[in-house]
Amino acid sequence: MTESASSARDTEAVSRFVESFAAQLVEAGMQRMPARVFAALLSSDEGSMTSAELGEQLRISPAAVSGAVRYLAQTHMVSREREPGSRRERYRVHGNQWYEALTNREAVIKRWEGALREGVTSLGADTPAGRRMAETLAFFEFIETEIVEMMERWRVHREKKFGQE
Amino acid sequence: MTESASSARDTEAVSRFVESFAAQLVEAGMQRMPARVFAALLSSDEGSMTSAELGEQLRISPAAVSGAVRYLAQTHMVSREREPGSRRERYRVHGNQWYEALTNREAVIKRWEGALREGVTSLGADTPAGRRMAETLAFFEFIETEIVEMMERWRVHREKKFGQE
DNA sequence: CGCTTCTTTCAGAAATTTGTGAAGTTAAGG
DNA sequence: CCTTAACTTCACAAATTTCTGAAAGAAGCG
Repeated sequence: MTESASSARDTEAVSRFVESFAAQLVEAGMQRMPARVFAALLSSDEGSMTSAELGEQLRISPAAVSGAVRYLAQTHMVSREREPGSRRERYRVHGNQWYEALTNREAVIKRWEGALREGVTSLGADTPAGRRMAETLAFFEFIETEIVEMMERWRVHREKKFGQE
Repeated sequence: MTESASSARDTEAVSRFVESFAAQLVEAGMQRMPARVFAALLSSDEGSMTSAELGEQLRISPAAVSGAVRYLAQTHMVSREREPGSRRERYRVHGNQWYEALTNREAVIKRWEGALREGVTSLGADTPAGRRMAETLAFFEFIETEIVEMMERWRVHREKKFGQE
């Protein structure tokens, strides 16, 4: 109707999607700015944007981009790369691996297990509460190995469906 | 050393555990009060406490207990039961099933899938970004069935290890 | 080397979230 | 019915979080 080629992205629609996807991430516990930045990167065709581009699309300050990106890099959701011949930086989503990071809660699970072990001791292994903790601990240990296997199955499944890219 | 019978709970140690476990829950995204209340319930021998007991142990107002419990009940982490012959209410953790609720992110996953489907449309199924969304969507669909199967395996595993209770 | 362009850090204003006291509501038990 | 024990709701004060502008810090390029 209005725009020219079909290849021109509907900026409005894309932005709506970015915000609604970011909202999901926020609801799942991610901070707002990291969520918005991540959603923007994910919906860019190149899978990467510069700081300036992010600031413009999301209407946020360079400082906000910087903070968000630091968080995302720390959690391995995004990587930073230097644009050759420029002092610009590009932030990139690791194609298909970002959701692996999402399930890669190894460190998180380990901490839970630590807390639970401490719980079994504090409460006494022979008490009802202690037994409840022990069982929960066993659950997390179970989950831990299951997730690894699940991700292996996913990679097989994915390759079949999408090719090895 | 100090206390009498070995059955007397070390209040100090239990409280430390409650707070440290609650801190993990908070880090995982749960609000502070629900996290503390839940941790307290989980480490009680009966697996249940009254509003007054919770308020006393955690040093919080009845209003705070009320708010926390409402949240926990909504998310099926805790159930409320009326104490017969009293107008007290008891809040109870569903023994071994609370962590099932934890993985029962059915609704959450569905919402993600909805957002992603919208994304494929907004971005265009034939664009690089659209394909990235489609693949992510496939991942969530995969996860969804995997989790169900995983929990079935857990129940078998658990019964072997702890008996059917 | 110094200019210029980009990124980061930091203090603080603004917005949001959190927990409380107090008032309101419900229901048991006389 | 009235009293009273318990839970809930609500408005607000306090604490926390979030984002910005401004200044400082790097790094390419002449």
